[in-house]
Amino acid sequence: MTDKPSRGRPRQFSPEAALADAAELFRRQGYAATSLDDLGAVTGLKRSSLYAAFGSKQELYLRALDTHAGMMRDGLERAFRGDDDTRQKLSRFFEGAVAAYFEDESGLGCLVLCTAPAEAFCDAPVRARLNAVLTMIDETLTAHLSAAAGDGPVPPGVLARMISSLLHSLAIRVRAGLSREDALRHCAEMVSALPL
Amino acid sequence: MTDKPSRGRPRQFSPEAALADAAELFRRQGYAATSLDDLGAVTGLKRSSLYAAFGSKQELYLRALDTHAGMMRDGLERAFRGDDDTRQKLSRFFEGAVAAYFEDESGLGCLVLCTAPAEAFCDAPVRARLNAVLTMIDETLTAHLSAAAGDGPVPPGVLARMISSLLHSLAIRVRAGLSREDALRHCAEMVSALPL
DNA sequence: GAATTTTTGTACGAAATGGTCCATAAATGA
DNA sequence: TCATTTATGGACCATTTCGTACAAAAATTC
Repeated sequence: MTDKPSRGRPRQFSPEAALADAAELFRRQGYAATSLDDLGAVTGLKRSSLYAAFGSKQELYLRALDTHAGMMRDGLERAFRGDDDTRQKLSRFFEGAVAAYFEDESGLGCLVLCTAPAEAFCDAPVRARLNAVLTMIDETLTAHLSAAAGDGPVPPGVLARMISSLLHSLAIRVRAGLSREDALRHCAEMVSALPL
Repeated sequence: MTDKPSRGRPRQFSPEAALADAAELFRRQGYAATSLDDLGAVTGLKRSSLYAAFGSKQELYLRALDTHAGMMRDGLERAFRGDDDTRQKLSRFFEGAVAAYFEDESGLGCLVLCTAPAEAFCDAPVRARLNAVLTMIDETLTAHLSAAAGDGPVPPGVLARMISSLLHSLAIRVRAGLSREDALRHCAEMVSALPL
């Protein structure tokens, strides 16, 4: 992946850092409302560098989505590591989500869940990414719930989709202005009400 | 509300129809990606008429959100009319949602839930509308669940937020490409798994 | 029928859009 | 040191953006 072009002037900026900055701006403004000038300003890069590193505004956004998908997967795995109660794992998971959604003191929500849907209908690659993230969450949750036994009344797959639905909703609720405290309380109530 | 200016040339188009057309386009493309030219093309109106009838692109979008909010409220009330089982009412409600999300043969999802979040962070009026819709759904559901007795283990308010979360998620899932059949099956499974 | 009031269509304008090109600068390997 | 290779910065371009201004048209009331 990481090319090693031993010849020529090396790149003077970190593509990862630039991608992170761009992703943050996309998360705030959405895809369509973010211009290349905005992206240049926030990354400190001229359009030419930005364009050379990533192919286009759309490709940059797609890479931001992919990066975020990886972070979400990591967060899921981290929450489910350990050998405690399933409800405890879920509490950790949602607390981590709240923390991620509240970077920067104000409720931002999720790049994927809050900005990709707007573009998804007319933009097939975005739709594919969105779908990939949704199924990734569903399947990861299903795997963990199946592993942790399950004498509950609800099949793991169904339960998994219910839990991920709570996550989707949380992202939107935070985006709508729900405070961090209310979000944490809401998550606690949801976790305790879940028919595990 | 409906002014009756008895003098002067009467308006030659239906603002309601134009608003509906505009809302449909906003639902497909999102707010930022939709231009005034697009709106003019889909409504058949010149920019001038459009601008005179509604104040600006933003105001038009806000009115579309408000109209949609009313439709959602109506759908909720319609599903809960009748004296059958709560689970039956919820089935009706979600079936109505699926029908609304699948106008035009392809999964469109919800104007409010799928396009407003993208703008909500940087656009306070949009955020306020989004928040109003979310609390309207929560509170309407809470009222109906409280009325229909409740010897279940979960308080009505908590249950209501869980159910509305399923709706939020459904909108996103449809937008991501979930088929109508899978959406209906998913909803049925969610309704039957709910800890009523 | 005439005056009035409002809509309508077109044209206009300044700004911003995504994307490209090219001369310059810079760092490498030989 | 020198040639090569690449990144960089800025200019550039055609298109599109949202919003406005204005003359012509149309329908109402008196």
